[in-house]
Amino acid sequence: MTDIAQQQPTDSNPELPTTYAPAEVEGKLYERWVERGYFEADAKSDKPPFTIVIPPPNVTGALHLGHAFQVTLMDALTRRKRMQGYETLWLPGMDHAGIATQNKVEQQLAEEGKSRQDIGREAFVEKTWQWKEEYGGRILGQLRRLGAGLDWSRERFTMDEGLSKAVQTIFKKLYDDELIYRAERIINWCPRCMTAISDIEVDYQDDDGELVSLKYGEGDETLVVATTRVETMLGDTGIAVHPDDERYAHLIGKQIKLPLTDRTIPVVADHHVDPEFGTGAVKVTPAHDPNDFAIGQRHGLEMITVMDERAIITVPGPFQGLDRFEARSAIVEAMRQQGRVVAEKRPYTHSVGHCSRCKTTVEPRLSLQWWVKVETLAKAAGDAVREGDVALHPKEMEKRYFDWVDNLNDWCISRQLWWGHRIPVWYGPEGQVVCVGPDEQPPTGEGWTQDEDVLDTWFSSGLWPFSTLGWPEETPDLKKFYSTDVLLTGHDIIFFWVVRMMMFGLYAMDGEVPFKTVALTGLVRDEFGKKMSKSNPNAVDPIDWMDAYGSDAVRFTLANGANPGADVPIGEDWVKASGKFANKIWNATRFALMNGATVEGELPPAEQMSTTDRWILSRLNSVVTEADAYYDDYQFAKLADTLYHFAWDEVFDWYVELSKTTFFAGGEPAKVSARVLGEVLDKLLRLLHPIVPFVTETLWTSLTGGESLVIADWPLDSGFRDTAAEQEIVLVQQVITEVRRFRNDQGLQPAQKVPAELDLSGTALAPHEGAIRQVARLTPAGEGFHATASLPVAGCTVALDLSGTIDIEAERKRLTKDLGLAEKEKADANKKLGNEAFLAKAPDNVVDKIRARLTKADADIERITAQIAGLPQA
RNA sequence: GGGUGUGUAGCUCAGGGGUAGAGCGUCGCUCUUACAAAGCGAAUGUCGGCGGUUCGAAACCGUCCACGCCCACCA
Repeated sequence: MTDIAQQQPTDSNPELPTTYAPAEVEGKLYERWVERGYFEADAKSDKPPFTIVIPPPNVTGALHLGHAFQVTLMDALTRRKRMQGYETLWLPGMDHAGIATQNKVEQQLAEEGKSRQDIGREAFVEKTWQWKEEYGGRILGQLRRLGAGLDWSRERFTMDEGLSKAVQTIFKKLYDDELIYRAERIINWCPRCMTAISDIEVDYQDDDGELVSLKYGEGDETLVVATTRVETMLGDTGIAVHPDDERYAHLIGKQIKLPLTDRTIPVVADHHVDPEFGTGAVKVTPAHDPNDFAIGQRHGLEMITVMDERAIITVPGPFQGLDRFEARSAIVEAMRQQGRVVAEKRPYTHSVGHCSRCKTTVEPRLSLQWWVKVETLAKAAGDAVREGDVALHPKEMEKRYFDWVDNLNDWCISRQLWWGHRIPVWYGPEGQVVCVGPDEQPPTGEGWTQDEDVLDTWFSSGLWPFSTLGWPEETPDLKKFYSTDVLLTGHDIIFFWVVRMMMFGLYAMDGEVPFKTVALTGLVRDEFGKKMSKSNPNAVDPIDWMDAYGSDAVRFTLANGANPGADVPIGEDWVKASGKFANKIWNATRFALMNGATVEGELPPAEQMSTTDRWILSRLNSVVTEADAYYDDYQFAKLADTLYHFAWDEVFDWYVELSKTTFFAGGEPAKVSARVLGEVLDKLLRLLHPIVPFVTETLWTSLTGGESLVIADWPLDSGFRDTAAEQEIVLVQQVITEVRRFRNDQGLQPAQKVPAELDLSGTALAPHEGAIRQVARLTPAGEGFHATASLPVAGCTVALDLSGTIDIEAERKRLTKDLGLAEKEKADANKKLGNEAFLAKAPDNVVDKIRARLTKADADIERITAQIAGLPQA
């Protein structure tokens, strides 16, 4: 009784508090686990490895319920594997989250009225490290609070020394293999973040815009183009029409005057143009639109950049210095004065790209950037899944994965930011370009400078499964724990992260996959199915709920909602309910301990056990096997549901209630049952521990005196089954339920004891008479017993003496209703059995079932008729 | 536009060709030898609509409706 004994004693029990107080035990337990080194993996161990690397949370802020959700599931997986005897490594760490973190720090600076340029690169990076320390620390605290069994001795950060070396190593390798190159292309540019961003960092949303029709050209050679982005016309270098469009056939190849400028631009024919849309003529701005860029390349058009990095017009003239949106209206006005606006602006909803980090409208821009050539890498990433080296759960996600890897564009990896891994490339005074490996000295001398840019944050995240284990060094960790076993993450970052890890992992580790299984989770939603996000008012700090109801309650609720790949709804009431479950386990174990439940000694032979004992053991073993299958299949919702119902319904409600007479009578049978109850609780707590580690640890150490559940063995199905006992207990439950129902119908108080005569002859229930009487609150029929009601159920008859308290009319009404149902059932069964087509086609077991229904309906009709006849006249 | 998923009790969701399920909520009774932060009992449904297959459909097929997500395009 190590733990419970330290709790506050109460009046009702000198040793155990009557309610579970999670706050008092959780923190202490976690520190003890860490101090004892339970979570530290040993690379020299002979045990088979089981590895998960945590998806590194961004150091941008605090963890939310989505993190808590994934952490819970990963913790459950690793705790179980540890109990199963694996050398388990769950590796913690955090992501520097380049652009996201930089934005946070810039916001902080902005509040002081400063910009990053004001303080300079070095000071800014220093400040960002301070941010990382503060928020990173907060995240670590939250992980501990959740009970996450992480190996803190191996904590990593994407910008620590080792990982930076890994980044440099793979950059160099890719560069040497000509899989990294520098090229000028249209990229997505965020004018607020002042950096390039990759395609998937752009969020498209429908914005209200205005479509304006403008007349280009002079004299006979005019045509009308429609555009939502008037400001880009200063950079137009062509007009495209469909090759088969007869309206414009005469203009193809001609030069057209571009208004507001002194330039003329050619009309080109391109299949990209949809003749049905707008006027069928498109202005082409190759330097400011990806499609136009493609058209421009096909036709050798000039590329004229008209805006700077802040999206300010740079073309000399009246519009110079205007912001892109100011320029839009100014140019429309100028065009109107020239009579070139042929159709006024009309509202037009179209999807517009926004920076996923700051929501600013993205400005496509011609720019010199570094790229990863993905073709071969993506092919390998696709093949690994196709060939079954990596399994996606749920499997339906594979399609989405293939769609992506099979149609991947080259990846823009340079970012014009300060927070991140600086690109290891040096430029010489003669235009030399040198990629510097991790063990090489950068070139020195006059005129050599390093590339100013940093790498996309996902570049280092993509190395996470092996960089964290020491790569590029041949470390014992890498040998022992790579490939990792499971990657558990949200389906929303398949493209950002999973694909990149696949590409880099296969490339760097000679085709060895980074993980064998990808378990994809959904998003956390509130109790009304609304998405939970930091910006929504429904966002909840998981710590609040943990404080109120315990970490176990939050964890159980999250696991209970975890259907593979599906979103998880969660509400406070549900967490509260899970807290009640923890309290229930607490009290049931408390009761068990008060009645001598133990795990000492061998389990008595089955012959010495009561039917009830054999029944619960039989059920226990079935549940062990069932739970194992659910764990293996990432079916946490079903797992939690199964354990919840087995524990609450079968063990706590039925087994404990049915066994009370045995326990209170004492003697040898009580000892046997106490041992059985100890066995059941022991295994049940082990099964539950991965999901609710704290309450189970506390109770288990009290029950068994063992050191810790964390390092205890995983329970096995002993193979013991007793179907006869299971069937018998079902009958007992039926009898008790019927008596309870009847009592309730009669308005009897639950505590009211009723004299009754039980006729259990003809059934195997005789040994359960005491238990039935105990649970159904029936006293022996004494002197002057007079049966006023008779309940036939499960082949038995229970006669009760209610001495005038019976509500005859209510009972008659109920019986009549039951009779109607039975007759309907009989008619239905008869109809089926009289149907030759049915008999010919239905399988035997189905026919047998229906015959059984008919027999039962007949018996019910007879029984109920007799019951009605037996009712006293009102 | 192309994919894809969902629709079952008041809410959140399981299930699944052979008598409709759980948790929470609701209602009733109760501090009964572990638990009132509790217990016991009860009620609750055109299984989204329509058509088809079948002896039998909530389940399978088709179609429609509603909602969601992913991808692409949007001059």
